[in-house]
Amino acid sequence: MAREQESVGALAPLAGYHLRRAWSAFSSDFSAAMEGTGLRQVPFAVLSVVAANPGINQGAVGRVLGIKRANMVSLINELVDKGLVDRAVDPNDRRAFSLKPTDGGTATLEDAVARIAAHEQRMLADLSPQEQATLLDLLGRIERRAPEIEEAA
Amino acid sequence: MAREQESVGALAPLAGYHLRRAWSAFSSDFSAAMEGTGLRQVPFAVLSVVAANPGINQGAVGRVLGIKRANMVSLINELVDKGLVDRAVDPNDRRAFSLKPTDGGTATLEDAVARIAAHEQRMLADLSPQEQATLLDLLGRIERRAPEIEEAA
DNA sequence: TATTGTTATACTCTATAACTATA
DNA sequence: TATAGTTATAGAGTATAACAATA
Repeated sequence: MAREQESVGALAPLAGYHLRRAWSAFSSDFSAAMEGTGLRQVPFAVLSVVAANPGINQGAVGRVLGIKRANMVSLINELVDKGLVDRAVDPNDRRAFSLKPTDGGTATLEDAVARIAAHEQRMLADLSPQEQATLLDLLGRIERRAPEIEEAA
Repeated sequence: MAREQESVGALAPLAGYHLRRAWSAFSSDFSAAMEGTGLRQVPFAVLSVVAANPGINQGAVGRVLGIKRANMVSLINELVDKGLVDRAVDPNDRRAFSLKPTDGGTATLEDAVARIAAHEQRMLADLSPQEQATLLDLLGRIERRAPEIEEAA
């Protein structure tokens, strides 16, 4: 007897539901792609932002990525402990740390970017380049509706 | 002095990154939309699947939604305790529970669906109906690349 | 032997509140 | 008074392993 196909009911037409499922699929394959590097999703994102903005401080990284200050602490500690990020007191503002990638961090980022390029190709294999561009455009227009991060007054 | 705009670096062209940010924006607004109902994202999804497939059991709900058996237990307990789902031993298979929505569960689901419709309209306000359909199509084609759930042998 | 549901447990991610040191 | 970073902590969400009852 053939397996009956269950319906997802009210979820079927919801963009939010499909966004979640698509993201979840990406997420699993991302982890597989990064296996052995010791870099997870969020630390990779932090390293990307630090590399693109040398001298940036923790709070700014958090605001760019939607991560709270309190949660940045252990993320940066982790990257510093792994020798991927250099943390130094900012001479212009001694409360803040100035962050920049180490040489090892730059190399690790390059390796990660190559792995992730392959991962993205896998996940988007059914979409034409035109459709991939459309997807980025549509997602970008949704993202802009996100609330700003950080403790509101 | 104008605030310098930080770059996200290597993240900028990644569909996975934008998927995550878009989902995150949806997620926050979903929580706000459901405020006061006591229904969160995953329990709502479970209730939707139970309502669409009366008599379904826990394991099947989990497989449809990508939730592990072990994690279904407290989800179903929660919905039963709230009086939204009815759980009875399946007479055809006494290992399994047959799940169906209570009258209260059906009413709660209807209320939730209305709130979520408004939430989706908010989040997709910048997209034409045509673009919304395109988004669902593209996400659906990504979702299909997700691995099947449950303890692989 | 396989499957349904269960318990116990652990790890990641995210959230809040209160603190310090500098500005 | 506001901001950068910190600590402690709590709640979701998700993962594994081992077990009982039933198929």
